[in-house]
Amino acid sequence: MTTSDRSRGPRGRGIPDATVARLPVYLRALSTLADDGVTTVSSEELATAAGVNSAKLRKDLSYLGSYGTRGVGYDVDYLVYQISRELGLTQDWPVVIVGLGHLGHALANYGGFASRGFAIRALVDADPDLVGTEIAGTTVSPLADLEEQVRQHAVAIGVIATPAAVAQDIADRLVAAGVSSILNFAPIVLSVPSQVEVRKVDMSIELQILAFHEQRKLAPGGRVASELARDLAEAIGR
Amino acid sequence: MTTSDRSRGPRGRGIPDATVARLPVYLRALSTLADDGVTTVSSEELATAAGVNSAKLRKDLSYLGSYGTRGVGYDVDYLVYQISRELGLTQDWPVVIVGLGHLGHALANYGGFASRGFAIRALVDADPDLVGTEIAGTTVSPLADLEEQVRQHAVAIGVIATPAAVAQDIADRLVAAGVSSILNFAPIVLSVPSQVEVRKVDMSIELQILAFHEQRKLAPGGRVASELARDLAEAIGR
DNA sequence: TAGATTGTTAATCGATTAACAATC
DNA sequence: TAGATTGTTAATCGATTAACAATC
Repeated sequence: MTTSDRSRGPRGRGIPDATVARLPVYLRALSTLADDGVTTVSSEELATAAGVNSAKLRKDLSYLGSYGTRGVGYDVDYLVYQISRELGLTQDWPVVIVGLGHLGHALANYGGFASRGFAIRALVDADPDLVGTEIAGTTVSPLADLEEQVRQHAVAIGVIATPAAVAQDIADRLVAAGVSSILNFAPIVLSVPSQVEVRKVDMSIELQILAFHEQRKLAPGGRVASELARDLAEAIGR
Repeated sequence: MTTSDRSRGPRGRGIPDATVARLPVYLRALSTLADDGVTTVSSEELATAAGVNSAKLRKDLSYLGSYGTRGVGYDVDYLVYQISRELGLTQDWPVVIVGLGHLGHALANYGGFASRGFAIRALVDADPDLVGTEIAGTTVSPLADLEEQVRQHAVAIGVIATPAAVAQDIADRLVAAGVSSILNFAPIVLSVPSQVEVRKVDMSIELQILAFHEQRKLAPGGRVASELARDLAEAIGR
């Protein structure tokens, strides 16, 4: 992971990476509750909605401060605000999407971004047929204008939805233009300076992890034939 | 995480979740090396290509067995085979994709699936205009045929690329029809029986994690104004 | 043999969890 | 006050890492 450590601030405060990764999940569950008119929620209820256990939820929230009331629970709106503030979602983050194939299209049209403080300010693609067209209200710029678009809109977060072959080049250009966070959908390991944060979304990897567990389910005792064979080989001294 | 523990097999063997999640990354790096004609690789080289350190790589590989040669390194093809086998990629996994908006389209057309032993056998969508059309060589079936498609093709892995509002219903139907692994792109926490494995891909969550780190970079010493204010409030006794 | 590199050990670090005192 | 629920402690568990003996 390319994430910073937690030794920040006085008294060693700082939020663990595992906690940061769960805050958006809590935020979504809280938003749903708020939409349903719920004003107060217990750690038990919120944990269930978020798919974690309540001890973990309370520990996670304790890193942000003491925002609950003993015997009562948490005020939904107040907690939404505190988590949003901690995640930096009370300000707008200008985003550029590079690559507008089906995936880029899906990202550009995804409503979940705008509602969370992410503003898609620029779309960039290499295909002349796409340049000039409008996607979700934004005109597609040519690849040559990448740096200009980043600077003009003060883009901090770049999304790479290009083929793998050009992803590293795009990353280099994004970083050179001033982008310091990258969300990478291309199936390659990007090389970037250490101060640049990269997160990867890789559907193929997720499927392979599922296949591993799926395979385990097939054999009796959760063990596959190949594994039994290896044990046997070892038992007889290889 | 909805993953199984590692107490499998004799002598407590079993591969840690963190290792399983990295095996596909190693596999991809090895495939690239193989394509470049490289036949042998050291843990140091492979680790660099995969974006991890070599100690972690060697520890990870040691869970599979002793497939390297001291003083020499690892045979690329042999390691590709061993990792593929461990991940269950030496067999074909029939997949159904439910929901064929831009994202579903992107998934259906993604070449990275087929090349890794995943065979998209069925496409399902609720939109009558899409039903009957062909995407990446497969005809789209109506939602009503979901169960029939799953059974007919012996689908083990279901991909949900629908709007959040219907995702839980789709998950229920997939499970009832016999699917035991789900890759969920809808932004909700799915509720499924414990024997069903669910993995989630959530772009909005990834962006929010980036925003958190981005925000930290803005303030001097990595601390944002709101945090400084809280420290101050605590220092003076709240 | 000398040099190189694996596989494993052991120490450290970070995350999870149960339990319960604090307190509304 | 009595009941409920938080925030925190401490134990446990799992993951990472450096170091090096084993061995090609």
